[in-house]
Amino acid sequence: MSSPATEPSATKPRSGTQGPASVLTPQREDFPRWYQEVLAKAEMAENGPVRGTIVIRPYGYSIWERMQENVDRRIKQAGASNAYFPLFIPQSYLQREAEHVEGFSPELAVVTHAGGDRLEEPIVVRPTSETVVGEYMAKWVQSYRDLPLLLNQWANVVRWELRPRLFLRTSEFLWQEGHTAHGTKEEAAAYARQIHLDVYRSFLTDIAAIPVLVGHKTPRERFAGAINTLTCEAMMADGKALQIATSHELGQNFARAFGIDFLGQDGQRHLAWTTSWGSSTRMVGGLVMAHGDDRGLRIPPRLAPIQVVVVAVRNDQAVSDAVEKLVSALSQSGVRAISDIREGSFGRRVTEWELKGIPLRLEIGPRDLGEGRATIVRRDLPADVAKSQISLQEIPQAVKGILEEIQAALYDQALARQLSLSTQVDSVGEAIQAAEKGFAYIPKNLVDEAAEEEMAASAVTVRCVQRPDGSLADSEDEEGLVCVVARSY
RNA sequence: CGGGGAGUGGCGCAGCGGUAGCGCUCCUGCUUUGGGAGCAGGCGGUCGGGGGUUCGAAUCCCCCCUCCCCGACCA
Repeated sequence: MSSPATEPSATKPRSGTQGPASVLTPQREDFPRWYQEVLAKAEMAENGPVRGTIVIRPYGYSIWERMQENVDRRIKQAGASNAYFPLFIPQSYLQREAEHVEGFSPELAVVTHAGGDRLEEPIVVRPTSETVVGEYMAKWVQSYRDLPLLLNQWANVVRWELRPRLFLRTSEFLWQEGHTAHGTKEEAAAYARQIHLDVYRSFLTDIAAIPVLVGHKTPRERFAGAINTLTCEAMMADGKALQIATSHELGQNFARAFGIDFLGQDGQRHLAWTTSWGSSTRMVGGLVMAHGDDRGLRIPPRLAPIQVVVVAVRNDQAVSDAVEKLVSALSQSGVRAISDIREGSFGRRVTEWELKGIPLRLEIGPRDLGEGRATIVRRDLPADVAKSQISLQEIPQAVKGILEEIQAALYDQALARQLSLSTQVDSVGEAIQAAEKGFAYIPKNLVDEAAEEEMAASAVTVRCVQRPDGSLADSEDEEGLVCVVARSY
């Protein structure tokens, strides 16, 4: 927060009939504050009673549900099946994989008492489920015929966070975690890659309209216990990076620790190769920070729980009837539309829909009605150019096309920003400098462990390693790769 | 855990020895409704907790708790 002298007029509505009232602290002024305010005012989420916990409100949850639905469908298309494993994990399981425990122990919540007594063996509240799943995979995998074993679960996990932020880092969060076992290293690697590209990248770009960088993590940034980690990184409106989804090759580390082995066609026992991959409610935070502007959220139409709101400008019977008629026509053509015929000032209601980021707003008042038209307002455009008129008859067929234009516009705007805040550099010092504003691209051969250390001292990290053309390398060891370096959430 | 702040109605704040106030929100009524409406009335707080000083504590002192910001870890 700033000094107490300059106090917030930010929450105070401005009167007058022109210019967008500033309902939020402008992003450029104080981005973290903008983020908190927009989540509160758009009724997305708030803090829970225990530090680091989150209460996801119905509107926020409806966005998460849309994400879940789409990601879940893609996961199933990739051949995995949903299952459910327990929240409570024996502490000894975690300890079986050395790097895994080491990585997670600082953030574990451990149950030491239950049923009124001290427990013989402490129980860990799952921070992730590789260990329990490994235990059961070992049981279920006997023969090469049992492979690949492709599992996914939707669950909550707990990682005790020192510096929580709504959606981005909370001590408890919701996610999807996939766990698979394969007969060969190549097959495991290919599957992790498939999930990464066909589920995560394609969901993020095609549905969430968030341009993402895909690449490998450096050993330093890898998942605890993995031999390779793939990441989707996106740039937020303030130029910082957010890791939105990751996919891991676990090699045979967990197979060895949990005895996941199988009898091959050759009659010999072989250790399986496993993968894991996840995406979480962090995506909601990423969506907010990638698309939001000074007037509030902007939800891309393909994802939006509400694509169109039809607002009655006046509380008037003829107008209300026209609004409802239009909403049902839209609904029938497969558009997610709602009406707003509430009492209360027009300005207030409109502001609420803008805060919530509804992609398209139709306004009908007596004047419009008299001329057989409606006012149409796009949320992706600046306020002064967002409005136009459209005849009532045209609306149902026109809307779908406009929604697709908005979808594309949001992606394009996010991509344009990412490109404008990205810099090619050829020294670590320049990379640190450039990361103040956005992403720095630096040849990988200039980034050794000492360089990573140096960058870390300035709160800058290698977000991912990729080919110069942005494509995903076959391996982290490929020649000529570049590191994308940035500050991150 | 180190370094800085702050805890007063739902939210944001003022008050800093004399018994709690403002703005927004909320409720009621009327007038309104084309970008967060106006007027009138009203609900709501044992001032984070505990101890102490004092005739008297939100205000001063001590202890504790919590939250926020900046650093080391993370989807």
